[in-house]
Amino acid sequence: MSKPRPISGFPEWLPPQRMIEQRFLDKIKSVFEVYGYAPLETRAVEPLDQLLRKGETSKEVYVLRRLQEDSSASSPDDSLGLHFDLTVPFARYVLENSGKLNFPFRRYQIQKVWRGERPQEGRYREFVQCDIDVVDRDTLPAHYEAEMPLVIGDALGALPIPPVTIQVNNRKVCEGYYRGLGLGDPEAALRAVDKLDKIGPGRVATLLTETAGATDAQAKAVLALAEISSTDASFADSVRALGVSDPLLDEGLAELVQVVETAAAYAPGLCVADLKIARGLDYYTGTVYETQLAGFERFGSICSGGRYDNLATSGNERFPGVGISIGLTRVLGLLFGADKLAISREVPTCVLVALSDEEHRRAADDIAAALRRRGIPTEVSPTAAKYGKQIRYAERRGIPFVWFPGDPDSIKDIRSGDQAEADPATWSPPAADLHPTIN
RNA sequence: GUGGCUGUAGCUCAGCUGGUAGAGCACCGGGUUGUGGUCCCGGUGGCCGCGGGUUCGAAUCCCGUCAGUCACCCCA
Repeated sequence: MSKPRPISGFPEWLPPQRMIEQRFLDKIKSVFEVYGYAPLETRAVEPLDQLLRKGETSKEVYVLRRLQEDSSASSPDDSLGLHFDLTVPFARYVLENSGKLNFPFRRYQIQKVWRGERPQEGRYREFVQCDIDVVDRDTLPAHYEAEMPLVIGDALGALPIPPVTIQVNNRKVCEGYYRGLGLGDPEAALRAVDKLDKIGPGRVATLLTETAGATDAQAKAVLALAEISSTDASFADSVRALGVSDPLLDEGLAELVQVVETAAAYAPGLCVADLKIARGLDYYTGTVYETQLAGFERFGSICSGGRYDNLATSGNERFPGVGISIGLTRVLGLLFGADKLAISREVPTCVLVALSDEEHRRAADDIAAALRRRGIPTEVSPTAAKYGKQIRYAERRGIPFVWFPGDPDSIKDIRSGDQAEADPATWSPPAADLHPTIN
């Protein structure tokens, strides 16, 4: 049997990294809850036709089947696929449970998702998304679109990561503008504009004429819009100065102004209106969000979302929503890769109780139990090796304290070498040492 | 899914035009007979990603495959 090997795109962290991930998850969850989002988890699979209902994502969906399946029995329609995001399953869940939910419904959902795409740094086939959404019945007030960045700003701002910038745009602005321009294929135009940073205005203009059926003048006008960006409401004036008019454009501008002004009021510097942001997913109908992590811009957005008006609809029931999702695995993968995240020890243990000989293991266990009762993470030395080796056992793992049973007991801080008498019923470590700390 | 680059010890890397492997760090042991980290001495450890092929002989050449990475696609 040869040595097991990793599976491409399915990352597995070491314990220190997992501890960091768990801290992040705890923090994100608490911020989501402080905004009143309710926890939710949906199953990992959805019927394939549900997953493929929107967009051409078919080839990236992992299909589930039993090893001993009668291939003739199941049609493609009722086979199951692993969800590739949390928005589509959530829309399904809302429709299924609409009678039991109170609207507007605010929920957060932190789960793994799967996409069968070619992995590379910061891009995985299995990764964790931390998602918030608000849906309402029939109509969804636009102020929720302004709330999303605030939640994310608080959540990401509370983590020990580089600063982030949330870029916002509104599909109505682009579509209204394109319509006012008389452009043939708005979808294709959006896709072309989305590449502006990567391939530059010249090649975007070419793409626009080739794929979106734009004239040279239209391409120029589309680029003029895409190049507008501001951290305050002034982008709206810049757009109006382009002289294109359309009711949808005005509606979009008003909504985008509200998002940017709200952000500027509560989280200065967090948001920037950036009219080239398009987002690939075609179910977005209003505000769209992307997020850049300072220093890691080339790896793409770490947190994206938008407003969708038609995702959760069934018959004449309609649940428009807005949501945004943190790509936690990407954030971690990038920061781990750049050595920007470290934790003070590789185990939770704060105290190692040394063992003089196996006859005294019971006494050492008693000490450990007393410390644990007071919430101090403690383990007893695995063997009664020489004390030097026991200290080294702690040192290798970053455990800060070694407890020496005796008469009296003593506790040694192996970083400073300080050693003092201690009583397991009363001794406590400095608060900063009780649990591993990040960075 | 398409294409490019890379793959030698736990880590970072040597190994000329093919002659069955080396360094530093890490790890283990001893010096230091039960309180580590320095220093000295010694040692373990690699089917050279994996599988085929060419060859008397392959880490080295060829093909495939897996993994990492980059570009495209798309996206967290």
